[in-house]
Amino acid sequence: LSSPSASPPDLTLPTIFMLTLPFDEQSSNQTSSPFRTGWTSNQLVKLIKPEIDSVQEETLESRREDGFRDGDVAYLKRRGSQKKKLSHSRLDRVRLRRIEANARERNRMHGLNNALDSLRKVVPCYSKTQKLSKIETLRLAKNYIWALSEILSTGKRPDLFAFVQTLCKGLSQPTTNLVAGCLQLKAHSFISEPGAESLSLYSAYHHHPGPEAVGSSSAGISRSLRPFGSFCGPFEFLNDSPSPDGSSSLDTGTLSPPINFNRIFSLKHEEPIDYQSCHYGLRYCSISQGSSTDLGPYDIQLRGQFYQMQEELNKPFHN
DNA sequence: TAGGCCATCTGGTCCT
DNA sequence: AGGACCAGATGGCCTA
Repeated sequence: LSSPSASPPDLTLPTIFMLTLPFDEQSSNQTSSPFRTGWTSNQLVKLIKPEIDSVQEETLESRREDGFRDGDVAYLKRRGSQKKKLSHSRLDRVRLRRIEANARERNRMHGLNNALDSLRKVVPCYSKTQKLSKIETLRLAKNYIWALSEILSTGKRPDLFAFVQTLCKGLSQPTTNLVAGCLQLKAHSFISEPGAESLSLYSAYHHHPGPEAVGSSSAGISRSLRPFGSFCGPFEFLNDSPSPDGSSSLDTGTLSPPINFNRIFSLKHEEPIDYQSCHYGLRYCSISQGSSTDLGPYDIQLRGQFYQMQEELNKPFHN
């Protein structure tokens, strides 16, 4: 193709390549380059194949004129090709649609990845250099939501160790180590008790006797490893509420947060809250004055405490 | 070198 | 007809 002597097919390749590249990455993104191996070995051949077919078509057509009849292998082959030839313009349209569909699919996946990047930034342990994998990001996000919901449900300062344990449920060992590592960066600011041992979260989580034991055994392990003594513990009720990993993984889980919106926001309200005002989740709930769904002072205070706690908990991770 | 992760292509299905 | 979504296939890159 790069040979100067090679005559370009009717469909100019540069045009096709430009179509297949994301609009904003047409010249810079190496991974989207049409010259990656997949393209040269597969797509390019496929793009050119119709041209080859066209040449074969002409050859077979001339052979037919030379006396090939129905039933001849060559003619059958020709008939097959003829079917394509009959819809040659349609074939071109199909090819073009396929190329456009590929571009759309690529953009769609880019959008999905962008959303995933956004998610990475709001879960603990965000790092530009060491990105969490997609699946680990989703798992961590699930655990994070669950853990924060637990905090909301109790309104108590959480046990940090249990908090991190909850975050690490179902995560791979490297990610667990990463989370623990993030924690230990500033562990001294949280672990006030002298002589606190290094966290062995993975072993704490991945060697306990199974999901059904999350309530008892896991919490037991948690207690046995806990460096905080009897310091508060919203996660104490791991004993009587399903853990984020009660289903063992994101893939199979039917997990829902441990409490619902009503329980969170109806402390002073008998009426359900306006869900629309929480369209983007807790972080983005607007507290609009004068609305019929105004939160009472207690709610605001609780929420303020929650944000404060959340901020504090996230410090070691986001740093 | 095997395995994990990822990007991309592709064909099928569903919906508008 | 065409777009969105999905899952399988494929190959590249990276790391233990």
